[in-house]
Amino acid sequence: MAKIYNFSETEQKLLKFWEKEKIYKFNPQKRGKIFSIDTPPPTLSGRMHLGHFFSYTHQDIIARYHRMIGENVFYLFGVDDNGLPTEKLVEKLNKVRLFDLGREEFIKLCQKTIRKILPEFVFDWKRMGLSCDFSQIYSTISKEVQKLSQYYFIDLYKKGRIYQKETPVLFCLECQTAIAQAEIQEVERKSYFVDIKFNLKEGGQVTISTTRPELLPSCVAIFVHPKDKRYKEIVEKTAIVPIFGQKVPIFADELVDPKKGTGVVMCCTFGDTTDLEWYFKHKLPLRISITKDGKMNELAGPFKGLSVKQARQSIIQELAKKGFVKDKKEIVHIIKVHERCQREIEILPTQQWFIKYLDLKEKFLEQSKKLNWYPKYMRVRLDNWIKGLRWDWCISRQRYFGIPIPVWYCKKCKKVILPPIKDLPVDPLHQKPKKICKCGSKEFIGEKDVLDTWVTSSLTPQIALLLLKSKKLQKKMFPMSLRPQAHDIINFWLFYTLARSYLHFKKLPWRDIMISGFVLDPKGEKMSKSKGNVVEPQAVIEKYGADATRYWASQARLGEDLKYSEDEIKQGKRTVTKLWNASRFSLMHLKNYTPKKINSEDLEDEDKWILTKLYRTIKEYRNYMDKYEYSKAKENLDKFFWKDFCDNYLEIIKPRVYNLEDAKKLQPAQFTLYTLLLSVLKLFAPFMPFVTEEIYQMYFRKFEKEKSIHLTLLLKPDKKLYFPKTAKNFELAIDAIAQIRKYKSEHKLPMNAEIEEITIKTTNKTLLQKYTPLLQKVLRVKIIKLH
RNA sequence: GGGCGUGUAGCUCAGUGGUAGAGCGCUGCUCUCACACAGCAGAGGUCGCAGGUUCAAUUCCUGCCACGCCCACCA
Repeated sequence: MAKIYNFSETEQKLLKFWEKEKIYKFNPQKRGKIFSIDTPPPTLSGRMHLGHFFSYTHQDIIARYHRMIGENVFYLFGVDDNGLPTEKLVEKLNKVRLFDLGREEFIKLCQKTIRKILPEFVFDWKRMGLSCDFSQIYSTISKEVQKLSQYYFIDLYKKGRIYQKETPVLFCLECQTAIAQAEIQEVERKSYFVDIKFNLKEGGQVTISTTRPELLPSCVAIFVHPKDKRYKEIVEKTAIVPIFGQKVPIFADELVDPKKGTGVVMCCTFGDTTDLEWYFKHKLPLRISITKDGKMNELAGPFKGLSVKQARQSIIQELAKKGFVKDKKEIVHIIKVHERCQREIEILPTQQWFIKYLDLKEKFLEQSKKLNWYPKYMRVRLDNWIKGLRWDWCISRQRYFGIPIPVWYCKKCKKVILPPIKDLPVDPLHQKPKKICKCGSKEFIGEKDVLDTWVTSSLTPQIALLLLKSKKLQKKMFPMSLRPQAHDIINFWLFYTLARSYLHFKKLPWRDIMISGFVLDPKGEKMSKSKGNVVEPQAVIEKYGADATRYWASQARLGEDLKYSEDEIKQGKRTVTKLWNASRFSLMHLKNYTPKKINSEDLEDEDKWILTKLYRTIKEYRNYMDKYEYSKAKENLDKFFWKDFCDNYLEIIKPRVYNLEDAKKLQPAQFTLYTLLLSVLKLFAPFMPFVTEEIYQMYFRKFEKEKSIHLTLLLKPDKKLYFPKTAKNFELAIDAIAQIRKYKSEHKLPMNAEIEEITIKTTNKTLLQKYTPLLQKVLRVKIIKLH
């Protein structure tokens, strides 16, 4: 056994070994309880980051643990290559613009690019030691998944849960698409803050402040703050919009900021999202004055045909000419733009598809309650989200790259036509329905919208189970055992999956949910490229090894954020080294040993003591792991390994294994050593899969029947190796050892220095008497007096 | 602004209704035949702040402050 453990070489070697031997391949025929994991498919954009490494380590520890308690672990890997991030990546890698290529070409390019970069992308996940079955990686844009996603769309359609509605959405005039909130960027722009006088129908005036005077034709109401004394009088009165003349009501609403401008604001359909909120809340009329081409429409009267920007200038001029402008100052303010084209976002009513689920809030809350939450308190976050839902789920996106909504419209009767299930997946833009419409028409218009990526992501349990092929097994394995994920997407991925599962099956998607925290930089701030505080896991792995990095990741309590700490990774590396060295020592003395059972009477008290400690460690370890408390399991194990096993037990048995005078005492020591080391390796295996496997292969493999430590079973706490009374007595000896060590330390003596005489304090002289010969031998003391 | 969480030794974190623990770092000693990437020992904390409950609070309750995440808002 080499003196120094070469983690880099070993880890690379074992990755190949695991792959070649198919150690983690799921075998549906295998007996035993199935433990299935709904693994998060990482987004295919850029490389694995430290946050990934962190939460995937947590899942993997759990997966490995369940494998080692004899369960049949179904742990797949997938990539989310559907949607905006992939679009962007493909544009960047190929130096093309989506709009120049057109939809069909672009989708082709996406698929080609994905195939090319996937192996490299997945490698990082393999490298960190994930025990996923990598033989089948699913992709959320694959044909199979498109089919599945469209199938469930049709299922909901048939259940009457899908409808179309014209509704205001965030819209980019440049890209001609509705966009999601996540696609918004906030930038500083110069603009004018204009105070405009409105006449009141009842007489008098009120002055509003706005940055968007061009929306005057869209003005539908005026708002003031309910507690603003200046305007108490005018609430409920009616204002007349300058130039355009429409009469609008004046309301009071909490959302108004009295300190901003004049404290009076006009509400237009739609200037911003507040307008949108008021539109719904106060059931205001719709007055759209901007067309989808970004021009003013007939509502703008003389300004019709002008661009938004031109109209702003002209209207300000006109207002000024007529004396309505009270004040105008240049300001720099933050506005929302579409991040890819930097164009200001408008809110326009467009035809969109929705999943109706607002009526199911109570049901969703019930489902949330039925889930086993780890940690428990995370449930509140989902519940608050569900309680706060105000709109149905808008599932249509005007994007190019995505799963098409499988729908045609009859050109003549406008009826919605669905494809038969067997024809899925379909792309309605490039395919036609096979039958003519009931009205007799042969002409159809294909839906050009695609599904929101969450529509597909919310089906990951079904996507994963799809790879099983067997319908029977798919049914048996749903709900799945566990969904592991981080807390930032409780409101999205977790919620949508739960909702879909209820909508389709009235079932929970999984039994347990485990929530990981976040990785922060050493100062406790979020890592981001712009801050320049990003730590790349690949570099850390190269420097310290995957085992050491996993060790760091596993010290975060469940759900809790963890600061990146290089020191903690070094601690992981130390543990790897310590395991290596403790094994070198142990194996040196196990050279001629063949494992066999032993009579407990032959065991020495120190053997019984350490075996009892092992028994307790395993028990606590399993208790914690069953509750997903991997960090506590590891902490306990660490303490046992360093303190009890290395610092005490290995030191105590040195006289027995080195001085072979008393051969009778050797074998029990070897038995204990074998049991201990193997157990410790197994217990560490979920955390540090590489070094434990390497040591297993070097020695234990020839005695144990499994070809990998990761296929072995964890020891169950063995009553036959549990001696609580002896263990308790032996603690007296451990305490005495500490006293002798302290004496040597205080007298500046080496630990192996021989001492003549020492007095030891103890609570039980009679019992300790029994151990004095042992203490004399281990710590080289001639006379021990007890006090 | 709302929700959730966190605030314990210089650092990273455990922990408990009865006045605190680990690892790193620091100091001293020891290169002892697995390991100096080690061992042994030592110093170091009014357990975020302010109230309250209690014989007793770091631990329970209330308020505040700081930080993180999510949500809302920014005419």
